[in-house]
Amino acid sequence: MPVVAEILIPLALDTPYSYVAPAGLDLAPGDVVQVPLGPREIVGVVWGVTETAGGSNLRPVTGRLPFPPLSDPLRSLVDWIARYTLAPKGSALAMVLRLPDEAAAGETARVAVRLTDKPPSRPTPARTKVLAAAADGALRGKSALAKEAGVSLSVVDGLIDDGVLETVAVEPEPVAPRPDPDFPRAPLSPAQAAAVAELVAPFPWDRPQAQDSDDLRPVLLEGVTGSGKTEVYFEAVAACVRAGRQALILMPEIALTAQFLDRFAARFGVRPAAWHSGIGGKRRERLRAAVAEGEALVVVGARSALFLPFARLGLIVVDEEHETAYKQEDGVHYHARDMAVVRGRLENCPVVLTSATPAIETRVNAARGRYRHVLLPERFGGRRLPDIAAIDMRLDQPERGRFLSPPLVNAVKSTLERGEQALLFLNRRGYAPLTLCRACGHRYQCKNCSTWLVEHRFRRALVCHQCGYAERRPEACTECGTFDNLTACGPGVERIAEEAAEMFPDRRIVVLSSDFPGGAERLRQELEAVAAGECDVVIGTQLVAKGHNFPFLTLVGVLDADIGLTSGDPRAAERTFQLLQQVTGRAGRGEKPGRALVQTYQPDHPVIAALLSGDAERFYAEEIQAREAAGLPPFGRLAALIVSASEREVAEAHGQALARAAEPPEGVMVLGPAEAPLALVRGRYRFRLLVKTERNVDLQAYLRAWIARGPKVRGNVRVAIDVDPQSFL
DNA sequence: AGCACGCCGACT
DNA sequence: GTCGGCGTGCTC
Repeated sequence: MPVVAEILIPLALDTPYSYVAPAGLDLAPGDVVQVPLGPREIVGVVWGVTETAGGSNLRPVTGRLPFPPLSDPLRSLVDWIARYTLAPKGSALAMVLRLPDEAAAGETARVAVRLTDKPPSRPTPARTKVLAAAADGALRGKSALAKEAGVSLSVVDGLIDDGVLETVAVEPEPVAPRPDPDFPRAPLSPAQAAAVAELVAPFPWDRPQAQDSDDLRPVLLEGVTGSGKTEVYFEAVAACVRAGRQALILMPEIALTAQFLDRFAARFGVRPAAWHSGIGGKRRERLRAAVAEGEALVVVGARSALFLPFARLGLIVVDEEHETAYKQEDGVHYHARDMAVVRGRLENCPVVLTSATPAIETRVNAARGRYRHVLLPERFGGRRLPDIAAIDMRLDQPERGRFLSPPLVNAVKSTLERGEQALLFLNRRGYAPLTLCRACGHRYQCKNCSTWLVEHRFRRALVCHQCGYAERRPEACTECGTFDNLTACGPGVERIAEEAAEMFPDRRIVVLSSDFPGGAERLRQELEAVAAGECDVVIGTQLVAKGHNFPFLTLVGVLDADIGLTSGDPRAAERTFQLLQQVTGRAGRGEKPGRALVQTYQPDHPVIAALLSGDAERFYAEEIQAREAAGLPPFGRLAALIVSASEREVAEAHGQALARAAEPPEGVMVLGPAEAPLALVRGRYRFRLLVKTERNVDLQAYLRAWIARGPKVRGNVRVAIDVDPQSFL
């Protein structure tokens, strides 16, 4: 009887397609195959195999491809994610597969050279330098040799043509050197050692049949900034590697720094294999293969690393688990931290979530015993957390048109006089968040989105922070024509830099924000320079709150702690608390103790009060209570239907029609589209219809039914579903 | 995701 | 009269 294979194809298709297996080709679920689809050939994965009498009308599978088959847990993950996120199964598969993209691109043949016996036919000064550098006869890369000799590559090439140097093909640099779990390391503090013991003891790597055991619960490893969480989970990684299993460390892309890779190298002797959006081409494929063969023992990666085909996954660490960067907001909408927990369950391996400021839902999971909770309550090395004090802006007003209050200015002054570093934190890029005309009151607004345009004085432009739309800052008001009468309202980091330059002349001041001139690479260099102490006053947005460690920083001034508290986002309080706790925690991580001053108009606000008292417990308890009362996550559930189209009118019309079709049942509330501001995202207009449900409502089923009732979704209009992080286990 | 088919405006 | 723009639908 003919064998029919169900093949899942990595396109936006929800069901596998059926093909016949040609005689002599044994197919099993997970096999990577090539199949015809319409006029072309495409890669797919066998999702099921049946023997039937029929199937003669089906097209045959072209053949099996030489890739390791997708494991059972990985296929289950695809099914699970598709079901949970309501994405087509094929789209979920695409995240796992992303096969030979442009495998040939980025392929740089590595060629080493060494001296032959032949003298150069025409010696030149540049050639002599190269010969001197290569005199020891060792193998060197072409560009390394050129650099060492201080000449350009063409000189080396010329010597190769001349026969003075010979080329030797070298093995490409290994993608995944073996970390040594027993590499000599700095001793742990007693608190760290205790946390390691508590963390690792229940992990059942040597008891592979310990299924469903309590020991496989995810663990929340919570410790204040500077408590040394990283060293603690490194020990879990070491134990995992010793047990012969692979470990995955997930981090927000921004935190994946050279500083971190070096810290890993200090513990394990080599840098870990790193997986992020920047790694491409051949190297990407080699690393994927090394992971699939179980050779790459430790991978550190951004969220997409979660879909790598590990052969023997033994541990997943999610660093900074509260980070919003773990949430993917286009294509398949998912939260990598939660999918890590799911993958851990499917792979039967432990998952460690670490944070100094855990997300509420993670706290709740820990409090209810779904997750284990390991605490690291003190800073490492006897260092103290910074003292935090408020500056009540109603009492200590800055001068007119200024934003730094006198007590903060004085604190910065004395910090600088002691030769220490100060950070002024303001979570607002640009010069001023609003521009208006003094004559007619016109406010400059984005023509695509419902947001004000932000003035960027350095670029002489008004910019939308939603969609990136920018226009030249006009000389005369575009509404009433009055010349030179526009006024900047409120501060951004650029404006603070201007003020700081006046207050602290002769000091080295740097502004760090995601739109740093010169791009991400220059920004990275600048961050390292700050860490090395090559700057006195740092003015930064939230980007300085994470990632880099600044050992000379002893004072953090928070300029407008109240930003974000009024945003209407149900997570505003939580987000603000996390951000402020992280940024104030930057102070005093080096030799000298630190302190933080927080400018606020509402010192009694629960978030600010909790920050000042250091009583995170109380904040979480109150916030959890408030959410329970409001039926918000993690007690109810929150999701959004995201409607998008390339034309504004189309998106709006479709969204309205969908909103009318909502018919929410008991326990479900649909908000919007009035509450859902329109935004232009990557060339498409989109808005969100927020859905709030009570506990125990089957959100997925409701959303499916809603979409089915609504207007037919046609090509240009797309509906995506964004199910928020939940305590779903 | 591609690719074809079909319906509308603007060119030799 | 045809060329070609994109919106729409289909691929086992």
